[in-house]
Amino acid sequence: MSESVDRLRRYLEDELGECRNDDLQNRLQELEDLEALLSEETVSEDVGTLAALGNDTRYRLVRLLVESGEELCVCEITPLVDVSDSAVSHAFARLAEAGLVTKRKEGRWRKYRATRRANALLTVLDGSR
Amino acid sequence: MSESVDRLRRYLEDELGECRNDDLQNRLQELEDLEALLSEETVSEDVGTLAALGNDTRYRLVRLLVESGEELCVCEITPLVDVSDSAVSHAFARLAEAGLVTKRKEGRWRKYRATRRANALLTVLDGSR
DNA sequence: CGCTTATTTGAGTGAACACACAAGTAAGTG
DNA sequence: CACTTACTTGTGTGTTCACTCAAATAAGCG
Repeated sequence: MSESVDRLRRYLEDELGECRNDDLQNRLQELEDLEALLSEETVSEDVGTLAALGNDTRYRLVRLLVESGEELCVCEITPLVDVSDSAVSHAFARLAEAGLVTKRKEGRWRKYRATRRANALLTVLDGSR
Repeated sequence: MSESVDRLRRYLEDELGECRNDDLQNRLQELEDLEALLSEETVSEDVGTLAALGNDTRYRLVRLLVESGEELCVCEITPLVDVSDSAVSHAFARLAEAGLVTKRKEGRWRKYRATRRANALLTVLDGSR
């Protein structure tokens, strides 16, 4: 730790031409404030969401739901991705857990729909490419 | 494959009360069109981006850069995450590869900055929580 | 009820990951 | 030009994944 503070001091000396102890303390405080913005809960929720979408199969499922703009039956989606029924089911379970899709039972059929969050994410991916 | 078409036919019979062959062909075409929107390249680029951000360490690095709004030196960021220098370096390499950060050398220091895409993604995560 | 079908759940397994440690590179310094 | 410093790169390794197959659940039907 104090080793990394040494490195930071040398960096500030480079940047400022000199480096009083005040400068170092200031920068340390600024960086600490920055870190404080990262709440443990936010991080794990966001990372969970991103990791859920960051897989070929799951991304495709969500993309299909978003493009269709409606609820789709598992039986309609499965033929569009190249994995087993079981894999599709596992994938949807994880997506639901991450809040990217919602599930509804209708008789013997199960239907999934993309959430607002899923729509927002794909939209921003499209828009920043 | 024809097995899943059978399932789809039964589904449509449920939905429509009946199901002529035309209905089935129509729906099959609609679903095929939906699938066609998924270009192989788009999928792998987006999935790469999402998977890169979907890791605790890498997410934190990007979040710090985005919050700071400026270029930061590796030496400033490393003390804020709880892994080795080496891990930070590996993480930045992957983020750069995914187009989420850019790198600049300045003498013996290396500085990273979040890209527009990184900013957009974190913004939408914040806004859809 | 017993049978079929739609989907889920529970292993098991090969592959991909994330990180630490050690060695390498490149810039700056005396 | 040796020496330090600021990273980066290569490699080994325990861990997490993603998927498949098999078994379980659950709804609809005769």
